Amino acid sequence: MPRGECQGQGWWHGRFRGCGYRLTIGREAILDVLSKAPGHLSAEDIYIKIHPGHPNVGLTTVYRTLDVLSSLGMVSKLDFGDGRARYELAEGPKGAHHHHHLVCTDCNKVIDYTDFIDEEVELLRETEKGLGKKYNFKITNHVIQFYGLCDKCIHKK
Amino acid sequence: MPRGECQGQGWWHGRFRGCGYRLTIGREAILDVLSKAPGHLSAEDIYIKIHPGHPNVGLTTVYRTLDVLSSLGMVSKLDFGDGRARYELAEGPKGAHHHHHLVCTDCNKVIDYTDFIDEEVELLRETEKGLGKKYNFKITNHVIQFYGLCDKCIHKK
DNA sequence: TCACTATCGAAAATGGTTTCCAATTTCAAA
DNA sequence: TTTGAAATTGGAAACCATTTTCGATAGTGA
Ligand SMILES: [Zn+2]
Ligand SMILES: [Zn+2]
Ligand SMILES: [Zn+2]
Ligand SMILES: [Zn+2]
Repeated sequence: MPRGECQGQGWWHGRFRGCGYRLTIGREAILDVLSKAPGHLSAEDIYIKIHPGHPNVGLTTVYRTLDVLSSLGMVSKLDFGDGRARYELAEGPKGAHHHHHLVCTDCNKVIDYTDFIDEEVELLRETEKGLGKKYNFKITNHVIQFYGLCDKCIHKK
Repeated sequence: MPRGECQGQGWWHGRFRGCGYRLTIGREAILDVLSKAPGHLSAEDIYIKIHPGHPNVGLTTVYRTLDVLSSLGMVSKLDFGDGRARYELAEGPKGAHHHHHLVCTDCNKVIDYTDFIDEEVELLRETEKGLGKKYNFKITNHVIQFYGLCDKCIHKK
């Protein structure tokens, strides 16, 4: 099967092999960290977490693997605007852990929230419906992030 | 008046002076470009646009000025995840240039859409209000992106 | 075994942004 | 005017996350 045309369902081993990729030690370690560590990890975060147990996995491999995982739709690459990308396991909009982000532009604190208010749910539903129809898109996912000042940072200065 | 404590209303000259900043030629040129050029400009875009008329305004000054403008709330710093920040005059979510993204995960086509129906704007406003209250956030910006398959890619395979 | 890839890590390169610094400009007070 | 502290400047250098390069290694199927 040619690369890049594998967007189907499945999990780790099968998902990799079926797409022509090999599930190597390093890649497995990276997936392991992503699945266990909470929150949003940078490439370097992952590298540092892996290093004690796998000192021969380089930062380059972390970047490359995250790229592959991202293209397979297994991880989401997030951008909180602080100049370094964060990664988290993707579970899709209907997955149990789907959440949106609230990011403080001052201290970079990130809040994951899952308890969407009615307006937000309706906003998503209506927008997806309208956009899908207008642009002939089959919408499968979304990223929603609000930026602003957190509790503490509002009262600074 | 000490710096950094001026978030009040006003426009260019008064706004600057009142905050202890000086409205210099370079700064005025930058504001001028921002107010005339459509869309989102990178620091370098601005530098290049200004250079013919103001060859003595350096890229560093552009960055510094954008920083000041940003801290005064006069421009929004946007992050589209391509590694370079974009800037636009702050006009709030209702501003003329604000848009969201519709991204095809198969061919990477990106549609900028700005045609929010009033209802969507309203729901977004309500959502921001609700989130702001719930998490004590002062929300100033947002990134909303929908992913899916475009017209052509739906019918492939 | 034998090619053919995929994958690897280290080092170097990249490129947007920030920092540093010495020179210049501004502007209110003297 | 004159003056001096503070603000501002441009260019160079530094910074730093990420990407590219490259030669070596390991898995794969025949
Ligand atoms: Zn969602
Ligand atoms: Zn904060
Ligand atoms: Zn998250
Ligand atoms: Zn918007």
